[in-house]
Amino acid sequence: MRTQSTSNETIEMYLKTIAELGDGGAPVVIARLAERLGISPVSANEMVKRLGEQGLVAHVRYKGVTLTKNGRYIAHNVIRRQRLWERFLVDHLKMEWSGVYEMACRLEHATSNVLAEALSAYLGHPTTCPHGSPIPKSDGSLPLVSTRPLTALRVGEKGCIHSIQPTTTDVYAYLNRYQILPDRNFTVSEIAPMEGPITLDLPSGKVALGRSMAELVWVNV
Amino acid sequence: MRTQSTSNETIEMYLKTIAELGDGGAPVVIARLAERLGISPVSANEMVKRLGEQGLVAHVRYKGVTLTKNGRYIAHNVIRRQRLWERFLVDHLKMEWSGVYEMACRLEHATSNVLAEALSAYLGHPTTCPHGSPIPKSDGSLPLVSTRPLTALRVGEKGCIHSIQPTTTDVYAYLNRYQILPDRNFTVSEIAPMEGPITLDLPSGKVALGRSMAELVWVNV
DNA sequence: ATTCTTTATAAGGTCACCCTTATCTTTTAA
DNA sequence: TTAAAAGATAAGGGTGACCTTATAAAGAAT
Ligand SMILES: [Mn+2]
Ligand SMILES: [Mn+2]
Ligand SMILES: [Mn+2]
Ligand SMILES: [Mn+2]
Repeated sequence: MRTQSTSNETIEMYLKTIAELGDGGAPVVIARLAERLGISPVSANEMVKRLGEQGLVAHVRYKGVTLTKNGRYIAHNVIRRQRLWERFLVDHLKMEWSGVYEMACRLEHATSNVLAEALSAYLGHPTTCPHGSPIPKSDGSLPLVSTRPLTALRVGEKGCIHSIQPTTTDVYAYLNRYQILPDRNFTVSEIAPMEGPITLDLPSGKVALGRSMAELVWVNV
Repeated sequence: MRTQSTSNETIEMYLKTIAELGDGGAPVVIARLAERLGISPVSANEMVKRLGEQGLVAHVRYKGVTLTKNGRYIAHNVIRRQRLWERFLVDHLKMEWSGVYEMACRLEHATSNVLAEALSAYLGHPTTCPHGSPIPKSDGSLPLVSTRPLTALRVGEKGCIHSIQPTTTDVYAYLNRYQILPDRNFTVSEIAPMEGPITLDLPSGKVALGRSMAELVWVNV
């Protein structure tokens, strides 16, 4: 009989992903979760059931999965570790901004509490990750930022990029290439009809973003 | 049908352990391997078979397992990553010397080549870990150090501690408490009969070590 | 040479986590 | 209001990595 505990990494990735997709506690439909994790909806469904039995999530049919208090605590700790590592990788190791999410996504599961705290201290207790997102505190609290996706703006509005939501390395690389980065100011210069691209006026020039990519860019007006 | 590849962590730990136990390429009997990994010999046997099919190890009945060229390359890279992380944890994060082996043993599997090289550069390309062992180069080469276990010395001999072989946190903590650390000079002041303890004369005082612990302490005379 | 010990392996399981296909159930949009 | 789309789940599988309990084979010690 197998005596080892169930894989931490799997559980942590499910919880973190639920937290990321249901920002602020909105229910996440299993299909979205499966999509993001790159597994079949059936498998995700099974796993959600297991997580439910462990008291980490609650699932309401056709509404979605939400984190329990306990589940959210774990999720936020994972996010904390990831974002601390991202800071280290970017600030100290000078690694590619576009690649650190994935790298930190591996390190986050191999990081104990003691290590996370030492790392945080080493970094000077940073409050945001290189993508602009807040770093949860060690008690699991995460400040709710009031910011909107780029898709919510109208032509002519000026704003400042707050953060880039979690995505894949190639998307990060694209955004980086066109300097769509936290703290950059911009003006919305055009919004094409038929769900067409949104054109931004940045110091570095004009850039057109498709709607789904624009959804990842959170801004302050 | 499951499409994912077999867990990297498991493979890496098997290969690393074989490298550690069969220092310099000596065959490692499956029972020893199982013991160190904390699993049953039967399970280790099955896994060795799988590793053999993947061309990473060769097993000769009743003689032991050896790493293939490919297997050794992976093992040395894992060891490299672990020892680099150990340096970071001790030198930068100021973590407990006795605990870093275990911490780094988790990080080592979550570390890509790119990350390892960046880390090495950040640390100034160190050549030894905090336990005194050499750090393999990125090409997988590992200098064969000519040093002996403490158990090979005779009463009255003077020496210098070269390194502490991989062991558990509690053993590291014990050695640390009595200042049995790399680069410390000592004299063998007594060797009790009947496989009894070996007493060392250190700057910090006299310490008695059991034979199995003394086996872990490698020294230069 | 025989016995004891060590090592290896065959046989039969368990469990987590993934898969596909088929069948509901609910929501949504025409 | 009804059909289509989206979401959930039942049924049946697979694999890796572990387990225990035998049994076989080799090496060591008497
Ligand atoms: Mn991750
Ligand atoms: Mn980030
Ligand atoms: Mn390890
Ligand atoms: Mn070390």
